[in-house]
Amino acid sequence: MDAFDLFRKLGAGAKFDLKRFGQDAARFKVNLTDAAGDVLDEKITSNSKVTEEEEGDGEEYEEGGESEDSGAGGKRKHKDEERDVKRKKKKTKRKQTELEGTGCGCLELTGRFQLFLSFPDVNRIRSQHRINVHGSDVPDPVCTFEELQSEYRLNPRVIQNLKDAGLNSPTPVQMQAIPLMMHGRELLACAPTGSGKTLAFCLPLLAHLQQPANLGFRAVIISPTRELASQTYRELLRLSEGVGFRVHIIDKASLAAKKYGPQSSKKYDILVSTPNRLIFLLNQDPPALDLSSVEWLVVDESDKLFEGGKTGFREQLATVFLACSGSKVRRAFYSATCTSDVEQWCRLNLDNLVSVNIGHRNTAVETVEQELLFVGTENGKLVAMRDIIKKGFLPPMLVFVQSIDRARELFHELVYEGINVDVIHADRTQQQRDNVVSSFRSGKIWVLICTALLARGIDFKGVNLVLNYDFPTSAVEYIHRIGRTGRAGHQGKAITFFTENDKPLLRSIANVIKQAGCPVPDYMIGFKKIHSKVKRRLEKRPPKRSAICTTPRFLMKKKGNAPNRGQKGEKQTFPYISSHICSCIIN
DNA sequence: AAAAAAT
Repeated sequence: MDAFDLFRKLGAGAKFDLKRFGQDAARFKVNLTDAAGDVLDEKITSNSKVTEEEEGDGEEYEEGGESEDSGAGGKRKHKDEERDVKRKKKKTKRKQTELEGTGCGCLELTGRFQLFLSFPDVNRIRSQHRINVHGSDVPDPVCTFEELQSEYRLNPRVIQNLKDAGLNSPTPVQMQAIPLMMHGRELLACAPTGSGKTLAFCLPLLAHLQQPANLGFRAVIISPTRELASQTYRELLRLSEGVGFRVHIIDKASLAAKKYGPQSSKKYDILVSTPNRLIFLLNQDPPALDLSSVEWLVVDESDKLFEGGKTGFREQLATVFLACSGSKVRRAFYSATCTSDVEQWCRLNLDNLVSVNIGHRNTAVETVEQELLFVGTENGKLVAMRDIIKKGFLPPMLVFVQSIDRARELFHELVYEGINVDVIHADRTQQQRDNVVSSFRSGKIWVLICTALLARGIDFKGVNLVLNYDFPTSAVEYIHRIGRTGRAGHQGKAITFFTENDKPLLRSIANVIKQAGCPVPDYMIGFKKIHSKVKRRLEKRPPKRSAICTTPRFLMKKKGNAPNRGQKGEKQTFPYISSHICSCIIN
């Protein structure tokens, strides 16, 4: 069974099974042995803390996640003893599993690290920045961008471009992931929202490619949405300004078919795209895209792109992997959240994998002030939303809903409020989507209603408020949504509406909030843990919600005709907006 | 069966 077969098997929804995939597991063990052997020659970075700090796949968001840095410690004092004991037990158990299993073969070698002079320093730097690495022969983190020039021959013009953009020193994920990629190491990097992941893979790509060359695409970046692809593309353009790299994004696959054909594709260096467009081009006869010279394949938002199911991304990703047929191809996976699925796959299929984790996995950033707001019923949401608008808020604000229909409905309710509001979802045209994003970036839109389309990766500068109008369908989705604010160390705020229907997922999200240091009512944490089967069902079928509408039925006779906004009509149309205070709000 | 993803 080769790696691709395995990928297909996993893609079909099969769970990892040591017996079935014994061959691959055996191969993996060989890798491990090699890794352990190398320890003697080179410095190595894992230590016992790594195991203790790892929070597994974060499935339940149950654990307190005690931080070692004192700054965060103060916020996490609401520990009850019982839970503490429970967690310690869990940790011990996990530690044993790790040692017995294939998790890390180097824990017992800690003593040898002392032979290397630089080790204490490197270790201090890593713990200072909450960098946890797992793997063998891990290069030292870099502390300045200048080191990238001196040690990794990054074009000085790129560093100048960084400085011009106001970026003066690398973030933790950049400190560790960049040298790793420069050493050609395949990696799985997990770092919080807004912590500089894009730059963490773009810089090493530019340094690795060195010069523009007519060899065809040598680096490919895959994103789950066009908006994210286009943002990454623009970031790359800005970084490589004056260096001459040919960066490309596939904007229209039909046009691209001509542009990137076998003869002409040699003119490009880096490709950014969503996966299905690549598939479309690869499936042309003859193929309109050649990925055989790809040396780096970056999978951004990797857990999203690993989503299976009939129409999931996983199969598409597999096809792209297969198309990158060159012998030199290296792969890097980045995301703010990581599922055990992705990790298992990476452990089995990537060459001598290194995992980089910044802080605790699958946690929300502490720079977002998070609040849960009970609004009673569906109608309560609209009332509370209008209340927020009426009380005054600092735009820009992002409002997340669960479906395209609900995005449309909410837009129609708010479009007459006298605020600049717009809506974005996958059913709008690309032109509309592009216009909305650029208007929101430039401040012309104050309130943007959106679906999961904008939940991941998108970097709007200075979003002051994220409002979860509809409860997120999972803790992971919650983390990504609220990660649109509080980016790059800035302060942000997130409010999440919930009703009686949202009770099943309340506990896991309350735990995320508590772990990020925000207060949460005790009773929520006390809720019963939901069964993972129920949780999966909720992700696929969120609670049914009644339509977003406050217009009395008698005013809705004319279909498609918006309620009159006239002075007299306004009172009739929205008779209870301005004075009504949501009595249900308890928080 | 949310949303996303080719024309």
